[in-house]
Amino acid sequence: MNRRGATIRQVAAAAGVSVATVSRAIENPKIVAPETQSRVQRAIQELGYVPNAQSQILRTSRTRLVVALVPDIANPFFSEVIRGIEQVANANRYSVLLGDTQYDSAREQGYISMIAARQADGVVSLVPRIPKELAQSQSRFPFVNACEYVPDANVTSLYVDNVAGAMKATSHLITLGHRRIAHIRGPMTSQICVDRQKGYEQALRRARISVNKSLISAGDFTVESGIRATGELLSRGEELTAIFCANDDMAFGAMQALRARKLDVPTDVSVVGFDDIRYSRHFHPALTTVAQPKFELGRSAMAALLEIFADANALPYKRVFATELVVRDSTGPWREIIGPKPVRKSV
Amino acid sequence: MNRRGATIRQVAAAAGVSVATVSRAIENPKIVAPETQSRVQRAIQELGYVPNAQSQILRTSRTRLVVALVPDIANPFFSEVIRGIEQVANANRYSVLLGDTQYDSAREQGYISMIAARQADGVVSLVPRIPKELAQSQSRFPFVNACEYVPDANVTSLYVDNVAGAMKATSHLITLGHRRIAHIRGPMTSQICVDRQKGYEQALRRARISVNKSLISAGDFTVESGIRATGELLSRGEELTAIFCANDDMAFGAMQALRARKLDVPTDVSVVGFDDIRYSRHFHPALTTVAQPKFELGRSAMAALLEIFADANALPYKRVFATELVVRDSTGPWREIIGPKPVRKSV
DNA sequence: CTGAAAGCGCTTACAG
DNA sequence: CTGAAAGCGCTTACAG
Repeated sequence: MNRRGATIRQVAAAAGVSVATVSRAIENPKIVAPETQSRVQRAIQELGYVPNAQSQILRTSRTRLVVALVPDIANPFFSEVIRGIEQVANANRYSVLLGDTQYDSAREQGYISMIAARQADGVVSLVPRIPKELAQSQSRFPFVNACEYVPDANVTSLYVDNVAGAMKATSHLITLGHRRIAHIRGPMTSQICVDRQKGYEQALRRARISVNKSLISAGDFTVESGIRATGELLSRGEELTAIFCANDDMAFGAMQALRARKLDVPTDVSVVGFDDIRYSRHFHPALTTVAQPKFELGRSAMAALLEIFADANALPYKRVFATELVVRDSTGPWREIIGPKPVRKSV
Repeated sequence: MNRRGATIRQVAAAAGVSVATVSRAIENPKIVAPETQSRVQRAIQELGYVPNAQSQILRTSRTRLVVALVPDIANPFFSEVIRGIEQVANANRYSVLLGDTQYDSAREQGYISMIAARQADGVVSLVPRIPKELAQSQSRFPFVNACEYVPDANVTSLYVDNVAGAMKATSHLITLGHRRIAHIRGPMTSQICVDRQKGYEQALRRARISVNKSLISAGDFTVESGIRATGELLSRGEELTAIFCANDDMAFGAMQALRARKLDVPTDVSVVGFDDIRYSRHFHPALTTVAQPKFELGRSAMAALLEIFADANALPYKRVFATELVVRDSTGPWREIIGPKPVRKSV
């Protein structure tokens, strides 16, 4: 039964009052007589009473629990966003339940169903997909999308201007004199990757450099995929002097693959990432990348969810944050090559 | 009230049976007549009924929620352990609530109190401290310590043989010919750091190299602290040709600090880490480190918690896993120096 | 300021 | 195989 802890009934008996009075003494101390209050407090102390949250929830139907849906908990990018979420959640007496979906929709669904079972009040999703439940208006629940977004979905979403961020990265390379700039993109199921590629192409066109599809290769956000994509790029025989990667992990992979082929970064090839995770500044060479306001994104997302809790009819909105290009050591000027071109068919 | 979803009562009415029958049809289908079963199922479908988890919990007093106490969610080492925890939790229909304590005991206490409020069934703690509640036998709750442990605590703990791991790392350096081996240790509030330092000293003594306290510097597990500690070490004017760091992040910091002083790794100084987080193989140079079975540690810890759920009187035990030295590119043979010693007072 | 009572939505002996 | 009823531990109108 109730192995640990006393119940409100026992406290009431010990204090010689009704359970109603105990409940009031805890929730709304001002409305009980001071003398009663102290009797109740003493009983609480003696019995080590802690209210059973489940019972409170059942009565009030608020779990004070929020689920954070994260595609990959092992990516430090998300850790920082989560920290932001936790900070404002805790400040508002909410706890966050972390769901690592590993980009798998079944695991995603498992966590979403906790909402249906009323085990959590709402969700902050960092995943590029909207749960189907949100489509049916009768089963709507408090939901906020952060970092990722779905273009036509009518849900509050907070993310960065990915097109502009990618343009900054690419323009930086162009300014350095690069013309043959490759792109390692992320999965196209993620709108932000579509946007980043768009920004890349836009910057190229603006500089009157034609977009060459052979200079674009696909990854899936992992370091390993960055290694593979770079290998592909090089084996296609296209010359390239710079690579813009859709995230930092893939940029690490690109640098590793380049190094394995005795190509120096940035002397032979410049590399730019996206996200600015905490290892980027420590890598060698330190990575030039497009920084997202990770912590702030998390904070704002949780704040948005809180707003929805406060007003279920609040209108969904999109909030777009700016990025910042952080120039470090992985990018350098394009240099006139004496002798062989930096990268050729048979590297 | 109950904005979303139907209640068991509505399902019962729709199916023309009692709520008891609906409950049975869901929990234990075999004991209801097939025809009744299908009527109930149809009603459930039509109403989109999902049982209210809170009510079930209140009745059964099992939340099917477990809290994982993590000191620093942004450290990829923990991400992998968490993955292991989540995997076996989910396989057993448990969800995990992630508590990022940031090495802060107040935040730790906040999550522990969820247990007292019966909002979770137990905790897997990755933190080097035992909650005070566990001392008082009356308020004991299911608790497992993983990765870290407290020597005299009578709680089930799963961790790696840190002394042996540190000895492997240090002996590896000794075998390469190094004699002046420094150590960057972690916080002494963590027993595993005490153990790692012990292993370092033991390996030294075994090789008849005396332990020199000036070759030991303190960090706090962060990359930044690794940079600082290395700076200190170098400014002390002690010669050194290798550094064993108590974790990978500090090793990254050490490499960065060395590089900033134009010291090559491993030509001038060899560096070894501990943990083998997923970035270690991708760093340049790839880090030699002591690998922990992170995923397995998480899996086993959750399994241990499940055992405690099954039998509250199960006896606590300690389970120690082996480590594996992974030799990569950050360590190399000590070389006879022509001219100046590798590191001198005034570098 | 306080108490008796209803009820949140389930599960589960107890009868039949 | 099924139903009526108690009860998990709270909160909160409703009276007084």
